[in-house]
This record gives sequence, structure tokens and C-alpha cells, in this order.
Amino acid sequence: MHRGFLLRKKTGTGKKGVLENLVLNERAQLVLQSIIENYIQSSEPIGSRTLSKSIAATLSPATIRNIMSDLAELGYLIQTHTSAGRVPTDKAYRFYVNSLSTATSVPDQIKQKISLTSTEQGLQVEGILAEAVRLLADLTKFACVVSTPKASVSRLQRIELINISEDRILVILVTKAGVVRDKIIFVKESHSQEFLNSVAAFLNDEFEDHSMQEIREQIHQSLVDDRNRYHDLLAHAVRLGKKAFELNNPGEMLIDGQMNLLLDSHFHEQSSVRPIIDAFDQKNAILKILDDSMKHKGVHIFIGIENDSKQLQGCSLITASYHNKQNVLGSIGVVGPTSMDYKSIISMVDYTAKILSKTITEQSYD
Amino acid sequence: MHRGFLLRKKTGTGKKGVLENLVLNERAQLVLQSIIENYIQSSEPIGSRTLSKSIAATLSPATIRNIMSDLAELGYLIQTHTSAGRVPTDKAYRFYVNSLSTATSVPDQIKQKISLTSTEQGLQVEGILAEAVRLLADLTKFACVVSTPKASVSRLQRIELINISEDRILVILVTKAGVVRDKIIFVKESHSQEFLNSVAAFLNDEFEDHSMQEIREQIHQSLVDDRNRYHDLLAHAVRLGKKAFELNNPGEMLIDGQMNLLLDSHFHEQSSVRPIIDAFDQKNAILKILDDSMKHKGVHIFIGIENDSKQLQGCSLITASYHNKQNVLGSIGVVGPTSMDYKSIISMVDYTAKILSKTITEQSYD
DNA sequence: ATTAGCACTACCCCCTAATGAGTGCTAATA
DNA sequence: TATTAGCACTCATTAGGGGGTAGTGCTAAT
Repeated sequence: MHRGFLLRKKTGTGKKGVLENLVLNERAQLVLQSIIENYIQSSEPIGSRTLSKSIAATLSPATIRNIMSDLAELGYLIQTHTSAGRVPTDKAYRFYVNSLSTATSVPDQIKQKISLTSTEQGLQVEGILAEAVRLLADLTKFACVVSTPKASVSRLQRIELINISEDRILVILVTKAGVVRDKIIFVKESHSQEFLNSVAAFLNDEFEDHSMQEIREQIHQSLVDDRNRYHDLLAHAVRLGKKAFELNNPGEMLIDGQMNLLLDSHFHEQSSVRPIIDAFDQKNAILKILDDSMKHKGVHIFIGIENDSKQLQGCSLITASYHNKQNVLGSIGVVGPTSMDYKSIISMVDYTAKILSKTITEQSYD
Repeated sequence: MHRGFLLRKKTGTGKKGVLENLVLNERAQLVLQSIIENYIQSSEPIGSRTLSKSIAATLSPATIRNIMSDLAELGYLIQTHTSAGRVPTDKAYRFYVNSLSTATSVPDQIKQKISLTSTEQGLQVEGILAEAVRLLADLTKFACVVSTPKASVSRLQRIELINISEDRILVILVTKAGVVRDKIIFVKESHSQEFLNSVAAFLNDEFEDHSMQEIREQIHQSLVDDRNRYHDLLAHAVRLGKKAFELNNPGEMLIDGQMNLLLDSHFHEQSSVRPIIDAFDQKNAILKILDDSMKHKGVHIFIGIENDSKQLQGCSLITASYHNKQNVLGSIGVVGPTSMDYKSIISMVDYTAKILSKTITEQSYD
């Protein structure tokens, strides 16, 4: 048993023998990294012989075998069958991405392709997002998702109330971020358009530039506080406003390039893609990841088994949030095989998110 | 050569020997129909022995072989190789759907599933369409498409102009059909919101209930006719109106269930699905079919080679238009293999389109 | 600590033979 | 004359067997 030589004490801790407290020595790291990179390219099990050729350091196949054997014991590699080469585990990919210098930059050639033309066309945010997600899907050849701006953080640009029938009012909300949302609210009594105009004018006056969250809170306050009860316009404004600003839309997301997954060579069998497709249909698992990724800056990586959702444990997600001048609005991400080329995909997602932020900021309404 | 017995003179024409003028005799029709139905179920070549068991009339395999041989000569069947069973051609499917009694009704069990709940929720038309297309995709297990209401035929409910920056105005158009469209127009001079309000009020007054097409024509007329040139408000209204009503959106469509195609057993090889996926991405070929299908009532069927677009010649489309009280708005359809179960799919598309029409009519703004 | 050498494993590819579902043709039959 | 039984033939599919190969683990030598 020669496991000992492969490990090295973590600086600072004196513990020994407990695997979790130990760190791979440099040579083992090199071998592991090399296996991963080879596998990402070929998506075929890597053997000691192949590796001894491609690796920088000159190590004999036998030595590599020993190292590999230990790496396997530590859970970084597995074999599909006894006499097959080794395949990296999710733990290995995690090691790999952690060891990546975060500053991989996108090749100029690709940078040129990442540009969003929408602004000139006068497209809304949704259009820009659609373009971004399609672009990223084309570039990465995987499936891509983007969450639309969170309603709660966006700030009000304008509200319009349109009388469409006895008991229905069409509400149109325009946010500073450039999102137009419409919904219908039902009312008991009929209102004239003139009256609705005054209500809208009042709400605009009162709430322009406030976040939806704030607005909801203030309206709630007004309802508790009955000072306004006797002022007809105000009372109506508050009542209609409550309905109008009631959150509603469960958070949307746009998807593109799902097909890429099915056509991708990394997913040899269709059965492995099936759960992922289902996750796309149900949306919530992916939305949750996108939401979580809004909380911290930078690129987020979720590798296979790390995902809470069982359906997503066969794939990896790479996400990055986008923002305008004031707020983080949502996030954009790639869904691909755990054996994807993390290095380049990470940089593409990062760069695309930045361009997306820039484009949206430019065309925000303030 | 015993081709003669299989054919029967078309009633009324005396011509003979020209195949196109002849019609299959009843037994041949029965055999062909049986082959098609078997193939639709199994998607495997049908042999004479298999058929002689499943067919209603008692015919020996040998007899069936003779008939099949003739059907093959007439272009209804092909063999993948010499000693394989027969597979129906697109011509056969055309014969088959033409011979279907148009009045196949949907089983109650499925009828129950076809219901659009959106109305209560106060969802817009786009939401209803999204729900309809998803429903149909789930039901048929194929890909489904629906075209959004044509801008040109929809009638104006309301227009809003919102000043969002020095040189940009957000235009919101609400149509009677319940579609809310927004776009940004660029202007040279800045306008106050009050001014925009008067312009909007004028446009609403003038054009409510007119179709977009009409509005565009009338505005065009006003521009030629320079009567209004000296009236400031009018002049601006016409100028802004021109931009606002300029059609732009190239006709949209919603897609769902693309994945079903890739997972479907009828498309054995992925390569055969590829062109169809590409057609989805490019949209125009499918949009054209949906547009065409709006011109006539009822269900439309496009089988394989009948499609103008090469990409779609490997699949069949079944479409039906939907409408509100006044106008045909768009159409909804299924894209599947040429060997799909036409009987049930046709009835599902038909029924879904009807429910869709009903739902949209109910929530139209008049 | 590293490496060379060797026995062993299991997949993959190719060849072959057997199977079987299907055809077309011909002669017999009703 | 239309139908059917019989038969030879075709060809995809499957199973089995051997050789090749890429890989492993172990041991002994360096």
C-alpha cells in the first residue's frame, strides 16, 4: 500500500491519515488534471499509456498506474470495467474547476461573436435576453437558460390602467430595467377610463422609481393605516394598486439549445438526457439555481451530484448573474455534460453575462 | 402481369391504362389501409404473412403479396431491401388521410384533458397560446407550434405612448384579441408626457376598433394628403402614429415538445430529425405553412414530400386555424413523423383549435 | 520511489454460420 | 380466371468464436 506518498499534509493541520484533511501532492494533481483534460476532449476512458505520452512530466505508465489507482481509491476516478481506462468523477471535476485560474479570457475571435445588436432595433429586455441565450447556445453547443428580471427588485417606470370590460382592467407595468409586463385584474364595479387615468396618474406620481417590493409594502401600510379611507380617489388607488402590484408572475426563464444536448456526443445514451429535459419542462429546479446564483457575484458552477435536484445530477451548470446600473436582475447559464470543457465555457458565460449587463444598462430607462 | 384486376375504372371516365385515371378497387384499398395502420403502430415494415393474420378479409399471404406488388408498382409502397416487408410512401399516407371520414371524434377521456384554464387567471393571449401548444405537445407526444395573432388583422383596443428618454418612446398596443405588444420608437425631438398623452388620446379616438392594416392605410393617406400639415397636434399624431403602427414584428410563433421528436421511435436515426430542428430554428418555413393554413377553415394536412421546404419533407404537419368572434387569428399545429397516427392526431388538433378559439373569444375585449 | 516485465481481463472488431421473415415465381386448385 | 400452395431465393439480424488491443494489477528489479 503506497497511498501515503501521494498525499501531503495540508499546511497548518497536523492531522494525518484522515483523507479529507489531506491534499493531493503536485504530481498527483498534475496527473488528475491531465486525465480530466484528456477526457473532456475525447470523452473516452483514459489509460496509463496514453497519459504517459501526453503528460508533460516524464512518468512511466507503471508509475501513472500507481497514482491512478490511488486517485481511484480517493474517489477521483472510476473504471467502467476492470480492464478499462479511468474516467473522472464529479469530485474530480470539482477539484479541476477549483484549481482553474479564474482569469481565463475569451479568445478575441469569439469575443467578436458575442455582441447583442438589439439596442438599435428598439427591442425590449426580453428580446435582448432571447438573443443572449441563443448566442450562448450557439457558441457553447449546449443548452442555455436565462432568468428574466426579478419583478420585486425592479423599479417602476410607469403604470397604465386600461379599462377593457365591465369587470376587467388591463394593467401594464413598465420598469426602469426596460421590462413591460401586463396582466389583467378583475374588479367588482366598473370604472370609467377617465377615472382609471387619474388613479394611474396618482400611482405614477407616488411610486415612480420605487421598487415593486417597496410599493407593495407601502400599499399594505396604507391599507392598515386608515387615514385615506374617506378620500375616494386615494382609496380606490390603494385598492386597485394592491391588485396591480400583487406579485403574480412566478419568475420566468428563457431556454435555448435544448437540442444541442440530445445531439451531443458526451451523452451517449438518450436515457441520460431524459431527466434533464424533464427538468427544463418543470423549470423550478433550474430557476432555483439561477436565483441562487444571483446572490453572489461572478461565475457559479454546479457539478453533477452537487445539484439538489436529482434530475440535474447527470449534468453541470455554469451560471453568471447580469445586472443594470442599480440591481442584479437575473442570471444566465449553460447546462451541459459534467465532462464539458469548463475552462472555455466558464469564460464564455462570464463574458456573455458582462455584455448582457452592458447592453441592458445602456438601454435602461434612466 | 395481373395489374388489371386491382384497378377499377373511375366512374365517369372511360379512359383506361393511364394509372392516374384509375382508382384502387376495394380490396386493394383495404390492404393498403391495413398496411398503413399496422405500420403506424409498429413502425416496422409489414410483410404479407403478418398482414394476412391481422386483416379482416381472409386472404392468403400469396394473394396479399400480389396486391402488395401492384401497390408498390403504383407508388404506394416501397421496400427497404429486396426481402423486407413493405413500407407506405407519402402517397399512401395521402390516400389514407383522404379516405378518413373527417368526423373522427376525440375520446371523452382526452377531451377532459383539453381545457385551457387561463381565463380565470387573467392571462393574456400569449399565455393561453403557450398553454395550448404545451397541452397539444403533451397529448400527441410530438412537436407543436402555434402562430401568434397576425398584427395586421387585429383591431386596436388602445394605444399608449410612454416617454422614456429624450429620444425614445415606448409604444404599447393593445388589440381587441387581447394581445399586448410593446416596442420602442426613436424620435428626433423630445416630447413631454402630457403631449404624448394627447397624441395617444387622439389616436385612440380616431382608430379604436380599426384593424392595424386599416390604420396604416389611413395614416399613409393622411401623409399624402397634406390637409393636416398646419395642425400641430395632428401632424405629430400622424408622424408618431406612422412609426408606432409600422409593422415590425415578423410574426411570431411558439414551439413546444421539440424534444418529443428526438425521443420518438419513428425517427430511428437522429440525422433524419436534424433538418426539422433546423426548420424550427429558422421558423420561416413553418410560419409559412401556418399562415397558409389560416386561409381555409378546418384541418390541414401536409405530408412529407408535399411540403415546399426541403427540411420538412421528412415529416408531416397537421394544422388548424383558431379565431375569435371576428377574425381568424392564427393557427396551431403538430409536427411529427410521416407515419404518425393521423386519425387521432387530426382529431386532437381540430378539437384543441376549437377550444382555443372558444377560450380566446371569451376573453376578447369586446 | 520508480520502473520493467508479465499475466490477466474485457471490450471491440471481424468473420462465419444459422435463423427467419420476407419476396417472386410457378404450378395446382376451385 | 382468380386464388392459393409450394418452393427457391434474398438479405437483415443474431449468435458465436478468434484475434487484436488497450487496459489493469502485481511482483521483482533497479
